[in-house]
Order: sequence, then C-alpha cells, then structure tokens
Amino acid sequence: MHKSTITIRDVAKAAGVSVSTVSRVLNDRDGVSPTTYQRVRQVIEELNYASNLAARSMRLQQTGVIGVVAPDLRSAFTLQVIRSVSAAVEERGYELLVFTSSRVDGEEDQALREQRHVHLLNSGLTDGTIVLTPHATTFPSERPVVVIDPNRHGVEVPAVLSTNYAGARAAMAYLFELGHRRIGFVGGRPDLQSAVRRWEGYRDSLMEQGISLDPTLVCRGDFTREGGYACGQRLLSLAQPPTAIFAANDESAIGVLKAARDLGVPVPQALSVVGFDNITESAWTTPPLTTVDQALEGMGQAAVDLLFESMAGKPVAAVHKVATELVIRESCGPPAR
Amino acid sequence: MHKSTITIRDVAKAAGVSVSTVSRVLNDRDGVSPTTYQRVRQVIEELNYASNLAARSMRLQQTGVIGVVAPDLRSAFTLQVIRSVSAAVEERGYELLVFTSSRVDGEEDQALREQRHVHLLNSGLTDGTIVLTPHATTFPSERPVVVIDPNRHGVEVPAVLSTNYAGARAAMAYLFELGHRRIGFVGGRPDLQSAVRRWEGYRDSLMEQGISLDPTLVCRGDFTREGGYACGQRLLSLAQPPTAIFAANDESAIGVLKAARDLGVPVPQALSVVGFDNITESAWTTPPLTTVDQALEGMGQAAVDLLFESMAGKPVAAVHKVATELVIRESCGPPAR
DNA sequence: CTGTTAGCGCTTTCAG
DNA sequence: CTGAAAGCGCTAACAG
Repeated sequence: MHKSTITIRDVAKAAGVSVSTVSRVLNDRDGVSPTTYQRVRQVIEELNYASNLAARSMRLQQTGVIGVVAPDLRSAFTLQVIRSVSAAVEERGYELLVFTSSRVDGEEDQALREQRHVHLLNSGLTDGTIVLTPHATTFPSERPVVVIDPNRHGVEVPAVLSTNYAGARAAMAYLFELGHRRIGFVGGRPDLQSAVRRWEGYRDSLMEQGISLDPTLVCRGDFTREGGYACGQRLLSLAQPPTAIFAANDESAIGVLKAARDLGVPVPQALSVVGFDNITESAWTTPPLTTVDQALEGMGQAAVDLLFESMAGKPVAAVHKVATELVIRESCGPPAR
Repeated sequence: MHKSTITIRDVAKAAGVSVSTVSRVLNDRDGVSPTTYQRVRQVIEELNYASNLAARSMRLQQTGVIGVVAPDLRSAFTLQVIRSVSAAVEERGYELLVFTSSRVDGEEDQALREQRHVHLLNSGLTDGTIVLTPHATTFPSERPVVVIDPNRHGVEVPAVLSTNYAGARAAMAYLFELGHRRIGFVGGRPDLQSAVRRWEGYRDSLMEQGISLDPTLVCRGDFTREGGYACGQRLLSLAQPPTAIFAANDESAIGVLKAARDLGVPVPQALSVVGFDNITESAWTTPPLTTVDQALEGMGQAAVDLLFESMAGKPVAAVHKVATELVIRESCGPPAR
C-alpha cells in the first residue's frame, strides 16, 4: 500500500537526465531547455513525485515554512492567535507547522519542552518560529524566534504584548462611569505576566478612586471557564455581593455569566460583567459580553511582521505593544439602585 | 544572536572523540565506556547541543512524531478532534506536528494541498499522519495515513467516521417523542458526507412518521454560526414557524439560538433546538444545548489506534465507526400548546 | 544547456 | 570499545 519512496533519482532515471537537471526543473532554475523541462515535468507528474522536506531543508537555508510552538490547544486565546498567525503567514506565501506541547508536567519542564521544540523546528524545518505564551525566556536557536505574550519577564527575543495594564484601566473606568463602586475581580494564574498586569490595573484603578481594596471581592481564577464559574459563585454568594465583576479574561467572564444565570442573578440588571481578550465567543454569549479587545488578530500579525523582519536580518524592537480597546456590548449597566 | 548551528561534529571535537561515538551516546547504544559516555554527555550539556530533526529523520525510519493535517483551525470540531488526537499521541510517548492548510481556494486545490502536506510530513518527518475531514480520497505516501470524517466516499485509507445517520435519527426521535411535528432543519454543506448523512436521517425520520417534507422548513447552512443564525432568522420569520429545529451541527445550532434570542423567541418554551457534535461550547450556551454527542474524543483516540496498528504493520479495518449518543440538556421541551 | 561531484548532519556497518 | 567511511535525498558549484 505504501509506495516505496520515489526520489529525485528515480525521476532522473525515468526522464533520462541527471539529478541536477531534475533539481533545476523542480526549483525553476534557468538553464534548462524547454524540451527537457517538459519531459521532466511530465515524468514528475506521472510518478507523482514530491520532494522530501527533510532532505531539502538540510541543504537549503530557506524552507518556506514558519513554525509555531503552542502550549496547548485548549484555550480560545491560543487558538485565535494561531489562526491570526496562520493568516499572516499564508499571506506571505509561507506554510505553517504547529508543534504542541500540551503535556504540562511542571513549569520547568514546560520551558525545556518549548526550547526543544523550537530547536526541532528551527534547526532546519522552519525559517523562523513563533512561540505562544512561553515560560522559557531564552531560546538557543539558529533561526529567528519571536514570542507572543510571554509569561515571564526578561525574555531575550522580540516579544509581542498587549497593553494589559491600560486595558484593565479602561475596563474599570467604564464601570466607574456607570456608577459602580463595589467591583469584584476574577484573576488569572499569578505566574502569568498578563494576569498580573491586569490585576495591577484593577488595584490601581480602585486606589485612584479612593476605594480601598476589599480582599473578599477578589477571587483567584485560572483563566478557564470552570475557574470563572467557581469565582462567580463565590462572589455572588457574598452577603454583600459586588454590583460588577471584572474578569481577567473572557473565558473566566463566561464562567461568571453562567454562575450568575444559575443563581438567578440577571445580567446586566443586577450584575455587570466585563471580560478581557475579546475572543469570538464573547460576541455570542447571553448577553453579549463587554470586554477589552486584545486585538488577537493584531498580535499574530505583529509577531509575523517581527519575525520576517528578523529573518531579513533587520534589527527589530525588543517589545512590540499592541493596543487594547474596550468593546461595549450588553453585559454592563448601571448598578441596581 | 542566533548561534551558528552546533553539530554533532562540534561535540565530537570538544569531547575528543569521533562523531560515531557521540551518535552512540545520543541514542544510548551499547558499546561506549562509562568514562567516555560521561564526558560526551557533559559536553552535550555544555554546548547545549540538540540533534537536527531533518538530518536525523533522513537517516532513520522512526522519528517519534505523528502528523496531523487539518483544513483549518476555525471550527470547534477540528480543534476538539486535534486535541483528542494530541492526547492519544502523547499517551504513547510521541510528539505531534500539525500542518494547516487554511487557504481554501477550491475543492480541487484543497485535495492537492492535503496530499502535498501528507507527503511533506510522511516522507521523513513523521511516522504516520492523520488527516481531518479530507477532500482527497487517496494519499500517495510512504507511511501510514488514517483519515477522520472524510468528506467524500471511496477513501482508500482507513477512516474513522461517526454514525451520522443513526445520530440524526435519534435526535428526531427525541423531538417526536416530545410531541413535535413541525420540525425545521438547518443543513451543512452538501459536499460533505457527514452533512448529507444527517440530512438523510432527518428526511427519513419525517417520512417514517408520515410527515411530508416541507421545503420551506429546510435551510441550507454551512456548519458555521453565522450560517445557523441566518437560517434561524429565516425559519423563525415564517408565517408558520417550526416548533423545533434540528441543526446539523452545534455551531449552526448556536447560531439558531442567537437568532431566537434576537427575535424574542424563548427557548425551549416556544422553540426546541437540537444540535450535533457536542462540542464543549454546547454545554455553555443559554440554555445549554441538547445535542448528539459525536464522541470527538473517541474519534481522535480511534484514529490514533488505527494509525499505530497500521504503523506496526498490522492490517486494519477500512472503516471504524464511532457511536453517537443523544445528550439531553435544556434546549428542548414540548411544543407550545 | 547538462552532468559530475561535494557535501548538509546524522546513523550505521565494518574494521581496527 | 572506538573510528573511518558510506549514504539518506537534495542542491550548488564546477566542468564540460
């Protein structure tokens, strides 16, 4: 069933030419007579030949493939960024290869895994690689590497980040404007830089309004729906529940929405909810979620731009910030009298 | 910045041994003295050396990597299957490489692209490849290939399918049981086998109940939310709207749910909705969606099982069917009076 | 215009 | 136990 590999040599033999001629035809190099070209092309077609990426990449520096190393395919954030990277990469006529490292053992292992995967790709298969939400801060690699939303400080390769702090401030400003004073917070994993920045935005906003931080209103989630649901349940069961909840990402916010629904708390009448990310999902919730748009498309695009500049040998900025913007939908209103 | 590639030769030189010795150490082959082994290991560590996948795979037949070729990363179906494949692959200690071919030009191109990607992976990089919802029916490949939910008939490699027809029948039976007689249908793309089978299930169920098919109640969607939304709007705007809608997949059903909400039609009081797939999302809709569980996890698992059997040289079944099961949540009820 | 040849980095006989 | 050498499939000089 599985045909034994057809190599360039087989093609050469069948066409009665040398391998180099076939190679020239394959790569559309000059210096091949039209007659020969035709014949070789035909044989390639007949034999259903396709060149071997491994061999090819070992000889060339260019492969026309960009790699992506993603922690796992579970989160909507990851997926949407991959999709935007995919679009940007294809626009440039490159292909995309994704390596997943879903098995999350420990944080240390995670970083090592990321590095290994980057090497695996960048040592020949790909012309450059983009790493999503990496734990590693350094990548020994022969080809350019760009990271998106790194989890730790001090990353030694170009990074694309969004304005997490400013975005959180904007969300809070909106809630204040509506009249909310008692605002709950559903945080993300404290080991993630983005989660920390959003938390700081929440905290500082309160402070500026002269509202003292109430620890009972802060719940530590984990960026998942389930986590958000649990936090929502806890916050809404308080003797004095918040009139608004700012969730550090949309998945958490969706969990809060569900908790509110299960507890019979109408949104936005009795509770306002704001998320962060603007994943496509958030436009489809009931009610549609007001959230901080992280321009996920923009992040993928920016990362690809940085990567190609880097591949072209140009010096690139160490950090590229993508602006956030509040998207107002229907999950917020003034506090219930 | 980008370190010049460190090769096995560099390691050999630094350790004062030959490349073959280093190779032996790398692959934990016998016949290396403990002293030498230690020294080489240490140098590898110091130089931060990692072997080159391209070169390695050119020499070996085993790479420890399984490939996945996916049409695009847009649909939840695709993603969830990839995730399940990922889990099953990792369980066996293999890595996963995903090639996406999002650019959908035409159907023909799609098939060619799939074939090219399979070859690219299977010609050395991967030990076997799984293709999701392929348009191609044949895959010239040197290594095993297994497909999941092929779009066309007559696929020449082992395929994993779910019982689409039976699932659709089960959904319809449930609606009949609740008392519905006027049931709308939101179909999928007619070029997809699964969409056709679900449509047939709908049609035959009606026939068996002695209900003649009303073309105005049938709307052709495209398996997307937007398509489902448009269909929902159309069906619910009918002079005599259906009391229930069976959507050929969950994404469409979610679109219908939104249309109902926007038109002020309460679900399940005035409209029952059933989906198909049971993507994780469907448990989080308002109200939670009753749907036909396609055992997406099971499909990925089954495909990986088939692939490994095939890789081990065992003969495998041409078709592996995964059973569907109706999951009853809160989107259905008896018809309004 | 075309063929010969030398590697890319790696593993694996085959000799020491 | 270790090294030299061949070759995986391919491309890029270098000669004809």
